Amino acid sequence: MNKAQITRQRIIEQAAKLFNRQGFSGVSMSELMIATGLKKGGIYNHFASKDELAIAAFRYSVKIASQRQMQAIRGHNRGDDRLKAMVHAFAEGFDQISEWGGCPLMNTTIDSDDTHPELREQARQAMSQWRRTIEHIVRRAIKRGEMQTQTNPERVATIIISALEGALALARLEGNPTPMQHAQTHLETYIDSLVIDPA
Amino acid sequence: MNKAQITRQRIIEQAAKLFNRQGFSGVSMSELMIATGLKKGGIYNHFASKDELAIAAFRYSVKIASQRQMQAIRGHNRGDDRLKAMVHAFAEGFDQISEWGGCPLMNTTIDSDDTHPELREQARQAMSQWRRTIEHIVRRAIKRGEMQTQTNPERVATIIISALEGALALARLEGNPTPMQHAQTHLETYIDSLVIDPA
DNA sequence: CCAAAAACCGACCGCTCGGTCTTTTTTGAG
DNA sequence: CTCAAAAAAGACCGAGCGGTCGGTTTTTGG
Repeated sequence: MNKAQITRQRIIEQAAKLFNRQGFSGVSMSELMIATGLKKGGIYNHFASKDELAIAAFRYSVKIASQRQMQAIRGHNRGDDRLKAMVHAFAEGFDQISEWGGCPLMNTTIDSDDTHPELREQARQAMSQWRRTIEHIVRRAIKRGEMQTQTNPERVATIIISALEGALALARLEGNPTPMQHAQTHLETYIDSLVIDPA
Repeated sequence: MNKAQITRQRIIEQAAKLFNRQGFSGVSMSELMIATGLKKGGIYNHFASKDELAIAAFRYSVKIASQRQMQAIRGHNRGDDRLKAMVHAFAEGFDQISEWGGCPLMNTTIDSDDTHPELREQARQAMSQWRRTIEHIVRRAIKRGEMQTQTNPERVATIIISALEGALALARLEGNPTPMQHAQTHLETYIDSLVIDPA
């Protein structure tokens, strides 16, 4: 990794935090200059525009979050265990996510909705990826006879993502992790209800 | 209602839409001028600052949403019916909410989180109000013997709000109401699970 | 070691921002 | 109809915006 790549990475990391916290239009180049310790020319040497930087920063955020999720799933074999591990990891990470300024996916979804088509498209793709991961776990579990055949993978993905993201927003607003815990417990019960009893 | 009040109301209504769609820092005074058909002096004659206008606009949005909810509940007596009616109204209103730019509560929660303490506090209060409405319905249902005594009102409120808000965000991002329908069905099942069987 | 290339600086650009203030127009009670 | 008060207009302000660019420093590979 040469100097340029290191610097570029530093810019992205700092920018990711700022954009996640304050939204695209809520971050100014001067704030980015302070956060990165670079002057304007230094930043624009690596990125053609504020938009380009914001997109790179979002992609980075998603990559980090995605890796977290994948690591949580690893080591679990049964579909229900994987889903629970995913839910657990999300709920467990509340403090870190909160410090980061919330879930980048949700924040960018809301922030870019009617203002920044390019960023919105990135959010759409990232959300779709998460959804597909869950759907894949469910479909595999059905094939393996772990879950009921009438289980709807898309619905399961929707329920899990919605509850987690909604609860995170609530928890952050109230400054209190309880909503996250409630969502976790609820989702665990829900996931259990999809499992075929060995009895 | 004299001229001033009518004008003030028009400003609030137009501003509410803009702020909801684009967030506080995403809306400029010039956009507000175009939307309201007034010049700067006209707007500042009614509001001391952009902040003050944003808060008035948010309050208005919440009032509208709240009235919608209350109207949906009216006419239902049993706690579970009231909760279902609330969920139904939210899911049913997807098109209108979407046209409006999403749920003001969620949007403001995310938008103001690390940037606008005053707006954030307004969101906190509005969310607390919604939560208390649900909790009250649940507590009343428990007292009346409609719901199981071990039902946790706060948890029920969290689950319902989280799922609805999360699903709305998903549905809007994907441009597709299906997530809302999934959430509705799921919540109806969940609410049913709280009810004491007459059997 | 050294020159070319890359990284970085910082003054500068046109423009828009939120906000102020004086002037003009509209309103509505007497 | 009068006229003072309220509402709206619009010129104006300093600050900060995102972005550019020529010059300087640092890094890099032969």
